[in-house]
Amino acid sequence: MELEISSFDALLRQGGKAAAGSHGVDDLVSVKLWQNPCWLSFRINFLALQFNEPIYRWIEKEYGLARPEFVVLYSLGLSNGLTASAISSSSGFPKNTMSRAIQKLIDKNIIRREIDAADLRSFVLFITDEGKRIVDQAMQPMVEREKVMLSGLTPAEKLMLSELLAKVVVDSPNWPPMINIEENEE
Amino acid sequence: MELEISSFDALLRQGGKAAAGSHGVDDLVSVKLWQNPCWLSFRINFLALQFNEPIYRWIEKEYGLARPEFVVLYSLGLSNGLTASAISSSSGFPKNTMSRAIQKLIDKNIIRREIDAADLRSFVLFITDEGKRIVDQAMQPMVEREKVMLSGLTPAEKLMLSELLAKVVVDSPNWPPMINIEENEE
DNA sequence: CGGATTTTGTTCCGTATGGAACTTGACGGT
DNA sequence: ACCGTCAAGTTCCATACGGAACAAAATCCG
Repeated sequence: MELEISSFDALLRQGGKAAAGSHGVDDLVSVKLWQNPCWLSFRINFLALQFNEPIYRWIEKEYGLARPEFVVLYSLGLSNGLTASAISSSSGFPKNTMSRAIQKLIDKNIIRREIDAADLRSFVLFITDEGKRIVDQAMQPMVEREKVMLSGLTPAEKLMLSELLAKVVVDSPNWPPMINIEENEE
Repeated sequence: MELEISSFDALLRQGGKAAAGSHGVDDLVSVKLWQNPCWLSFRINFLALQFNEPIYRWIEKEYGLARPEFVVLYSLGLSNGLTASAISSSSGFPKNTMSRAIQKLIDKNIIRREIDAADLRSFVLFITDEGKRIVDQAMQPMVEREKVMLSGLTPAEKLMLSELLAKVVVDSPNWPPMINIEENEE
């Protein structure tokens, strides 16, 4: 059943198994960790979930902001004066979703919108004081959550992980867009 | 404005910046990479998106399976004879979503359901030949996509990344569930 | 300059989603 | 053996989501 697999690929997905010992972790999670041809996507998605789920649940409860709304807010917190499409493309949310989120944030006086004199189609978005207050406050649990998630790593390992992930992200513009991996259909 | 930040935290989020040079990558992505207190979650989410979006779009188009459906199928491909709740908890999808996905897969003859004699509440799910065929086939683009995403890393770096991510996932049961980070409200 | 093309943001609309309530069966304690 | 609690799956329902079509403005180009 098991086809020929390059031994390095096998090694890759087993990475760190010996050291770990599947203690505590759910059965199926174990399988998806160690017997999974797509080790990268599972691990990435799993960790994203572990971060997002509690954080966005908390933000929703605490500030009444849904995820797309907070994404806008967070983006403006990092770089004020953005345009809707910039936020959309950097976050992966479609622009209509962003549009709605922005409307709601404006209604709530959390962000403000100004016409861009240079381009009458687009608006430039600014965070209000109230918005700034919220982001600053929400940042604490977020950073804390990351700290918890990384608590099993040594400082050197954290640094290494940070560098490796950054390297992959930076490389992303070079990836083919994967339109029709196999076009032998139709 | 910028509060005191431990220099190591700063170092962490800047990890690999020098080596990278923000070539090609979107402006806002750059900011979220290098000037972001939550470097982990951004990088993880970004990469998850880069994998999921094209892959699930392709799977939908090619097999008419929505993401939750494919998650069920994939899980059974890795470990046949699972229960709905096992899949639900390992994947993070709520159980009603899984329930619907399972129904559809049964209708399409992609999986099969048997009553668990030991526990009359739950069903045991099995993949059909048709289902097996689909997973095997869909695996190729998925693995290919991961390969592309990792193409910027050396073999040693890939191995290191695999190990580090695995280590974090394995540690996840030890994390506090984050119910009410600050309960000074109400 | 003027018409085709692209880009920005909004609106429309069908559908998937996930919270909550519910049903049924297992389990634990007295 | 019985009752309260818990776990597995399903159903209900309001809502958020995202694709597609759209209006308006910018850009491109002959």
